[in-house]
Amino acid sequence: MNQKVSLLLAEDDENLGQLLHTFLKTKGFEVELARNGKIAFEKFTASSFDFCIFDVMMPVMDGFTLAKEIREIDRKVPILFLTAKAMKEDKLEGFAIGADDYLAKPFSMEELLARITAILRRVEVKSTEDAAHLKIGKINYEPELRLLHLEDGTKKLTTKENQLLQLLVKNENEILDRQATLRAIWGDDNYFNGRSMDVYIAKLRKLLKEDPAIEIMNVHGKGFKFIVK
Amino acid sequence: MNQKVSLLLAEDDENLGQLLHTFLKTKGFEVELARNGKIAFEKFTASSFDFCIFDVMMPVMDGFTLAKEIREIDRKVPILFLTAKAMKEDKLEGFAIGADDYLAKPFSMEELLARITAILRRVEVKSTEDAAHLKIGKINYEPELRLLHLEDGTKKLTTKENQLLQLLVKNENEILDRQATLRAIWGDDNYFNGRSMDVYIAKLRKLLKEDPAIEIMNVHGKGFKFIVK
DNA sequence: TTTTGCTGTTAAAAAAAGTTAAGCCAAACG
DNA sequence: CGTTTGGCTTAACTTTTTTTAACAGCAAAA
Repeated sequence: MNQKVSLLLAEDDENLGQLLHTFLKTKGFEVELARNGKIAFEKFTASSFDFCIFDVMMPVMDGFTLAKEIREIDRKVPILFLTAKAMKEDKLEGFAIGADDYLAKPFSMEELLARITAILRRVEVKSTEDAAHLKIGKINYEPELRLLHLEDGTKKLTTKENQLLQLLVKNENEILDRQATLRAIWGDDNYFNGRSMDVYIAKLRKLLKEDPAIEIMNVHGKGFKFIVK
Repeated sequence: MNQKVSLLLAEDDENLGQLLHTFLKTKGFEVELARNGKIAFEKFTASSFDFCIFDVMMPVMDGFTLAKEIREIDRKVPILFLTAKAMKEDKLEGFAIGADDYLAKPFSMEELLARITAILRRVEVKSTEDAAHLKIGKINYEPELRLLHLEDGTKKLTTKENQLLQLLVKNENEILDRQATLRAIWGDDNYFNGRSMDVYIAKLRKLLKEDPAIEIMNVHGKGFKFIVK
């Protein structure tokens, strides 16, 4: 994930509010806490959010009213309701307003997180496609198509060659940890896979040597470092 | 909505199964009822669905295993679990598999409907793709009728050719897992079926080579990836 | 310096996949 | 009924990709 998901949390209970705030922040969300619906609405209009969690019963402005107001200006933002009353009519009203989920208290933090994640998975499809065209030194490289455009024609990389080169390029000028790479590509960092990786490093060096500015440097006992001078 | 939403319901309890079946049909869904996970999986591979509702505890194959199998060949289809046990770990396992919702028995029909609707609102933006007419690159493809419209006439695909092409197309730009595909189409991932599948991959490549933008790429040891450049 | 453990490199072996053709079986046809 | 046909599997052979082996070189530790 390139950017933190921003989350608007409306909850009047100080204790629960703080608890949720802290929990969700440790889970990597950018959380804004509002003590009632009115404040929440103001915060929403001031800067919009990726996700909403609203308590239903709140002073000044309740969660349903808040959600209705927000739905008028944002038809899409996911809304999850929290509520003490598990009453059927309430739930249905929540969904009718356009809720994505409805969680009855008491609930576990993990379940809340799981439900947020499930909804975001659906929404977050719009995320950026990773660049199809890269340039390393003078050489053009299309990781998606596993193509390396060399002076003497285009070389179609094998699965492993491509995975390794992608990791190296992505970590340009940084040490690519040996064990971590093995686990990422080979699934296991045993001795033989390590030797296999060394063989692939040799292959890549041979392929890339047409541009002398490119170097795959070994960092003894640590890993490899991809450098373009 | 021009086309009914097709729904796969896996539930071993005859009473509840029938009840849900009837209810959902009156609500305008096209419902297929399976009495256990194995039957459900077969139905899913035979003709795919827009939405899945699985009971967790079922004989022969439970809902989680079923969902895992389906997730391997369809990363997107929404899955909602029904369960008698409201245990936390179970819920989390369900969400981890890629569930969209998790509803504990007993539940009200209206709540189920509300939750299905809430999820479909997110998904259905792109569900136009189950149109009988697809376009892959320049080539027109009608999976329902098993027709591939090529420059030199229309080719009627065989059952296996069609099943495989459908899976490839549905998972465009993603790796279609070899074992999972074999289980989905051949029912068993033994060596010989694997060789059979390779023969079909060759056939499809030959058929599709009139559009050079189309590629069925092999990912060594993993599966195949369908790409349209 | 010597030893030990990593890494570089090339070649051989093994495993996976590509391709073509032959074999088998069931449904359709005469 | 025997024959043909179409669809699928199995076989055989080839090529590609990956792993393992073998040996040489080099860096860090002893």
